[in-house]
Amino acid sequence: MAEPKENVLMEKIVSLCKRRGFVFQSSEIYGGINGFWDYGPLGAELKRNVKDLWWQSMTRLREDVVGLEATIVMSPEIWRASGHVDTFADLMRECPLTRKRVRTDQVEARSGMAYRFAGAEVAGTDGRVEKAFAVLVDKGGHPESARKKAREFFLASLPAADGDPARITLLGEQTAAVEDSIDFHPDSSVELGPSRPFNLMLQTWVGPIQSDENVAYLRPETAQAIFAQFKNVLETSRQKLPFGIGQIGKAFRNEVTPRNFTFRSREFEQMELEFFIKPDEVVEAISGSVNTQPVEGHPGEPQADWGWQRWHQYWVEERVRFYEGIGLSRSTLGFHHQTPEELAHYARATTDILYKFPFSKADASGVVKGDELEGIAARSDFDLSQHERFSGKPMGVFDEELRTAWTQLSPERQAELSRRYFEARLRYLTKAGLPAEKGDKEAREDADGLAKGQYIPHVIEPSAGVDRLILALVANAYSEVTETDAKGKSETRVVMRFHPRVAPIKVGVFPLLKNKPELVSKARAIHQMLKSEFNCFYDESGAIGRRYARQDEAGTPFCVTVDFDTLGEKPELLDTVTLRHRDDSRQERIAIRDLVGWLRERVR
RNA sequence: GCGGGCGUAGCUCAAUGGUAGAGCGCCAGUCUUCCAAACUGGUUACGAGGGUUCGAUUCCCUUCGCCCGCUCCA
Repeated sequence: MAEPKENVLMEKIVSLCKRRGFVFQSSEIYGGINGFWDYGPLGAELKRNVKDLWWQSMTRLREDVVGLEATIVMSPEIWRASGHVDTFADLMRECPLTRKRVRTDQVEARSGMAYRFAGAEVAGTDGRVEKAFAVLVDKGGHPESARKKAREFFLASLPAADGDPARITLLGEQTAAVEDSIDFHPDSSVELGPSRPFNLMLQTWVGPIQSDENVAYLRPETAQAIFAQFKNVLETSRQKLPFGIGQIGKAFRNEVTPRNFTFRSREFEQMELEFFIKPDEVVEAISGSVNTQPVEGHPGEPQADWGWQRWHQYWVEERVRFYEGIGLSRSTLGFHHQTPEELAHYARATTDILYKFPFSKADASGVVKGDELEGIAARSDFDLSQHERFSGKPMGVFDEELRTAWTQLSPERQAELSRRYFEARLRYLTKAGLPAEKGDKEAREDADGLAKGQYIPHVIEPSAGVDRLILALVANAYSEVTETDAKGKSETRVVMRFHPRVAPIKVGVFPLLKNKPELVSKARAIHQMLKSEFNCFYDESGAIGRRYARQDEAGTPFCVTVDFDTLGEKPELLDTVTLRHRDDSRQERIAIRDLVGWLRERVR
């Protein structure tokens, strides 16, 4: 089994993170707090580099994406519109048998005969369990159906039964008539467990009074703020569809089980893009057709005739390029295309980009796919539509191109596109729970809007976890080198092979010897010169080899050493330094005046 | 949330119902002309709380944290 080994690797990584100051446990001196982690000096640099690179490549280098920085606490209405409140902030009760949950206030009252059991045993063995379990049997129902469920329930806690319900003897059976009880699961009829709040959102109160009216939530994702501010950004940024809004920020989830170091934390950071596109009907009206030709890999520069599928693929490939650009090669990544059952009801497609972490498990066929770094979801117009309904504010856009194009279409084409748009809107409105008549009317209005150049944008959402990415980069960089020295003493040391772009320290600067003032002052001058542009580390303590080794462990890709040749011992080498490479210990000679340019090329 | 394992220095690991030790690291110094050299000195720990006891790091209870499995995962 490879599992223990992988565990050891993970433990080494956690240990290194602490030892070198990448990641500390939050509140460690008070015993820590589950699911929260701090970044130490090296981790903070690493994380900053990653976020800056994302921001750079997603917003500044593009003309079609702008940024946003919204608050963590927002109107609770946002979370009602997004569905987070309904799904996660209610009192829920769980069926102990099927583990299915129902909202406490939504259990239908039922009547019938309750069959109660005090426990069960496996005759002839010491297998015995005492646990209350009850099932409701409707009038006319067979008692044996209750006993069957009870055996099934106790089976899990009775290994002695060897998986065979027939070997289980039920204990302490009692029956009682029940009237209008809300204690039984509507599907399984099993008596529900205690009512508990299942809050995946962290809560707080806004204002000094801790009342229900003042409850607010720490955002469980950064995305909703983008939707909520969509119109403001549209109106102020001089962008036109298709365009995107990017945001980096903290999010909070009260995870049931934080696990795997920083992978699943309760406070974490996201890098999210909401890229708004025209609905396929609009693309077709403007371009004449929607390009749905499947292509391998990156589909190239965006085109006017791209529908949501192309855009989705485009963003998946853009994101893979990003990961490749910071040292995560395609072979370290995995992909998961969510199945129709996994997809949220409003999503059309979601592709997860995975990284093969040391703790990643093999699936049933023995393949390690990895764990999620990022999900790229095609979310239709669900989010903007929700906010339009909940806020009462229009979320649609006006598209000059569409209005002009529409007049050029034949009446048949107009009718066809209008009908398809109507049907899509109606599907959404029906799912949203609008009465048939009202839904039909609104969908009709939406479809009529096309002729006026109006519609609600669809969205592609690449949503990445910063902390997960940091962990992936750390795991990916981790390597051990075992060397045997001249005396035959072998030693294993750690080399963090970060891509220079993300490395916390870009360059170490050393005088060869510290008791030679000329070397020291020259090295300090070089450090001074470099530090305004690169994160540098000056070190003069101990032997030179030790300093190299320390930088290897911090993942510093390059080190510069000032020696006697720098000072002109060999005249032709005056003002040159040794440049040492982390990954292969290679050394080369480079002129001090070329240093900045040389580094810039490799570190940017 | 349930079950199992684990918590001694920054790290890896000892020992003990009665003063907690080593190696490595780290810091300072001497020395050192390129890969954790040597020497000298220094640094730091029984996760927390309670109980039993003359005395608890050791025994007991509780709690917190970490790891593993199950569960959960918008």
